[in-house]
Amino acid sequence: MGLSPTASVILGMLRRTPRSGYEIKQAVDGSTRFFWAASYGQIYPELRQLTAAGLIEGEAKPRGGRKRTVYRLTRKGRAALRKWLDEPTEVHELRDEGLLKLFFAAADPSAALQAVERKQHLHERKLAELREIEAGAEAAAAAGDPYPQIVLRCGIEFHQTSAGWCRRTRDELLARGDDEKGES
Amino acid sequence: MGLSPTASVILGMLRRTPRSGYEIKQAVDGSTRFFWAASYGQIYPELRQLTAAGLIEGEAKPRGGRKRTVYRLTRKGRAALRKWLDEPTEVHELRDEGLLKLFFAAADPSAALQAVERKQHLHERKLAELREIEAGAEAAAAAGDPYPQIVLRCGIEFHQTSAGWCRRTRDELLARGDDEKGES
DNA sequence: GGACGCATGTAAGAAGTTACATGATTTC
DNA sequence: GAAATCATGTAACTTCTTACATGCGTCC
Repeated sequence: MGLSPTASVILGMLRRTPRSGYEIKQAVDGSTRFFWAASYGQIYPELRQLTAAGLIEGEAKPRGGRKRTVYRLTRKGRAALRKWLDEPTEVHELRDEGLLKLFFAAADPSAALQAVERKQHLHERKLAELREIEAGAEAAAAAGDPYPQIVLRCGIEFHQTSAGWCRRTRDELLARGDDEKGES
Repeated sequence: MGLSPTASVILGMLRRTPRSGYEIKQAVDGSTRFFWAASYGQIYPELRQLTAAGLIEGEAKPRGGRKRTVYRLTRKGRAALRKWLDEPTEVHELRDEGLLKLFFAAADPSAALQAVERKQHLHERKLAELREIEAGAEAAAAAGDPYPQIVLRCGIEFHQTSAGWCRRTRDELLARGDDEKGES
C-alpha cells in the first residue's frame, strides 16, 4: 500500500533534518507549496498515523520552555520514502479557473480579454513568489542537494512561459478586434 | 454567493446547447478535463441543485425509447454564468507528484533521472491526448467560437515546453554525472 | 500590556473519486 | 446472444480547506 499524499511530503521533509509539525509546514510553504501543498489539518493527524505505523518517531524537544515535538525518520520510514520515490506514480492535476473562463468566453464578449489579463497577472505574481524562495534553494544546493533548485527552475520557466502565452494571446485578441461580439 | 466549481462548468457547457448529464460529462472529457475535470458523482447531484435554484431546467427528451433528460439554461442561469465570468476568481492549483519526487531525489540517487524521464513521458502522453481533441476545437472555431481552440493551444504549448524542460534537465543530470551519490 | 511568532491541535464541511447498481438499446 | 454504448444515479470514502481553540514566549 502506498503512502498517502501528505505522508510522502512529510517523510520527504524529514529526509535530512528532524522537524516539528510546525517546521514541516514552514518548509512546505517555503518550497513545495507551489506544486504540493499541505495544511496543519493534514499534517498533525498524519504525524500521528506515521508514528503509529512506525515510519517516524517523535521526541520532546522543548525550545526555551516551549513544548515542541520533533520527528525523525525511522529505518522503516526511510525505506518507505525510497520505495515511494521508485514507484511509477503520476499524480498530475491542474485546476485553472482562468482557462475555464476563457473557454466559455463566447458567452460574454468582454470576458476573454479580462480572463487572459488576469491569468497573466497571476503568473507574474507566482513568479515573484518563486523569486522570494530562490535563496532557500540556493542554500540547499550549496549544502549538497541540487534538486530543490532544479525544481524551482521548472516553476520559474513554467510561469514565465505561461505569462508569455497570455501576453501573446492578449495581443492576438486585440488584433482580431477587441469588441467582436460573442453569441448572447 | 458564487457558483460551486462544478456548477460553473455545467452552466458553461449548456451555454450554447442543451445537454443531458451524460452529454455534459462527454463534453467535459473531450475538452476542459485537462484543466477542469468533473465526474458523474458531481454532475448528477449538481444538476439537481441547479434545477432547484432555478438556473437550469430539465426536459424529458427520450432518444429512441431511452429515457433522457436534457437541461438548458434559464435566464437566471445565463445571468449567473455571465456574473461568474466577470468575477475576478482565480482558482489555480497544481499537483505534480513527479516534481515532488525530483525535489526529494537526494534521498535516492537513481530517483532523479527516473522522475524526470517519467515526467517527460507524461507530458508527451498528454500532448498526444490534446492532439486527439483538436478536431473538436476546430469545429467550434468554425461555428463561431474561437475560445476552445485558443485554450487548447495553451495546453499544447504547456506540455511541449514541459516536455522540453524535462529533456534538457535530463541531459543536464547526465552531464553532471549520472551516478553521483546522494546522501543516504 | 499588546502584538506577533511559535506550537499543537480539532471540527465541520466542501469537493472529488471510485465503485457499484440498474436497465435500455444498438452493434457485431 | 454478447459486448459496447447510452443513461442515470447513489454510497462510501479520501482529501483538503477553513475556522476555531489554546497557550507559551518574546519583543517593543
